[in-house]
Amino acid sequence: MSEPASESPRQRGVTTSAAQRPMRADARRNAERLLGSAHEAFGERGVHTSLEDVARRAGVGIGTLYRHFPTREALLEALLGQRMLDLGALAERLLATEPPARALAEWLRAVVQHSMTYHGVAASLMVGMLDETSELGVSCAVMRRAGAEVLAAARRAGVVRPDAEAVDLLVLANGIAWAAENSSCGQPRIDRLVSILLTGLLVA
Amino acid sequence: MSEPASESPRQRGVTTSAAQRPMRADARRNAERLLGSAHEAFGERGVHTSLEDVARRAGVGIGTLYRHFPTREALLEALLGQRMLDLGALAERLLATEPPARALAEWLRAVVQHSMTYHGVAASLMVGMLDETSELGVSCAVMRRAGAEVLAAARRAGVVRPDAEAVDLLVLANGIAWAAENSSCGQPRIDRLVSILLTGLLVA
DNA sequence: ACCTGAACACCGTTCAAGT
DNA sequence: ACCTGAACACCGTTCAAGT
Repeated sequence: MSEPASESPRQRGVTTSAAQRPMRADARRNAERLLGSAHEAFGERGVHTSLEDVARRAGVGIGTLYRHFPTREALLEALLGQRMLDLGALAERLLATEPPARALAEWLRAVVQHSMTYHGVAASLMVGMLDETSELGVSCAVMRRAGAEVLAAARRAGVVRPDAEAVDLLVLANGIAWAAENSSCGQPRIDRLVSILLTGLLVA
Repeated sequence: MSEPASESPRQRGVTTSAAQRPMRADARRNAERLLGSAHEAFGERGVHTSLEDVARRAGVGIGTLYRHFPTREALLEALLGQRMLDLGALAERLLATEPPARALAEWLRAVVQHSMTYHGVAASLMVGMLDETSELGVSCAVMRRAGAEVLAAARRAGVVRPDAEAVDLLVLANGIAWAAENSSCGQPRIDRLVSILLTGLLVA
């Protein structure tokens, strides 16, 4: 029961890297329309919706979709990349303004919300967190690094159990988000699960 | 990276309920061979392996598989039902012999292991835990009841945070099992995740 | 250089014909 | 009563032909 993601995707845009020659205007427009359609379709029907559906919404042939995004994960990466950078920036901001325990709590909540962006996305993110060589693994590196910093600050302050690793945080946050995706798991339960997780991480 | 489940399935067997007339001998044999093949195939290739593969291993036509098990979940239910009853019995035994906090810890560990029986099964169990009307929901009722008893004992002893619900335990255990299914999540990490979960549940 | 969509492959599911 | 497997449907993916 995911809510359709209603806000604009805030995608990184389809840029022309300096190393290669500029993209043809129609090609760039197609790529951008595909990202918009994918955001819409994933929001309404989850990340496993038919790619044919995404291409149709964008008004392009299925081959064009494959040309720009050779896999479903590549499409996801383009959609989630900027959000993950945002989560990295959020970590910096929290560490600068909040006590470490509170920064950890707030950041974890944001990670759980992020993993609920589209129905079904938690599974892809889980793979990305655990396997650095996976397609989303590259973008997830930002999250792993941010998690490590948040955790390190908490450890320096002595407020977190010393054996916890950054990946543990991300794995548990994704597990909660994934549970929330599955049917009748309402916001109160999500909040309680995050609270249990935090209690388990923080030392009294 | 699931290990093929090597032990025998300990399935409930294909019984003839008293209400209906006896199953024809060949039909019963086919159902039993299908369960064996499914256990083998799910163990080797995960619960999303082709059902055609399962039928082929059993030496029957695909239609026979569908006749006995109209859905993949029905097949799973037949394979997991007895194990879930076992987990209910384990809860009783632990409550009779261990202090409540230890019973909770041991039972949760067993639940995590159970949700790792086949690669991909944690997702089906998660749905079953959260949605009582789902196909696995019926079998999962045993788990919900057992979890509630273990939790109630811990609450009476005042060793657990009072807002935790039985489904929370099961959801978090499934989340950990699901994380473990996904690539490089080794046993040390699983143990640590369960430990974090337990620390979060138990009050000092 | 890029786009298109027909063609192929694969798998889930049903059902008419057979025993 | 049960079994079989051909047939249909659906979707992912590729690639030859077109602009």
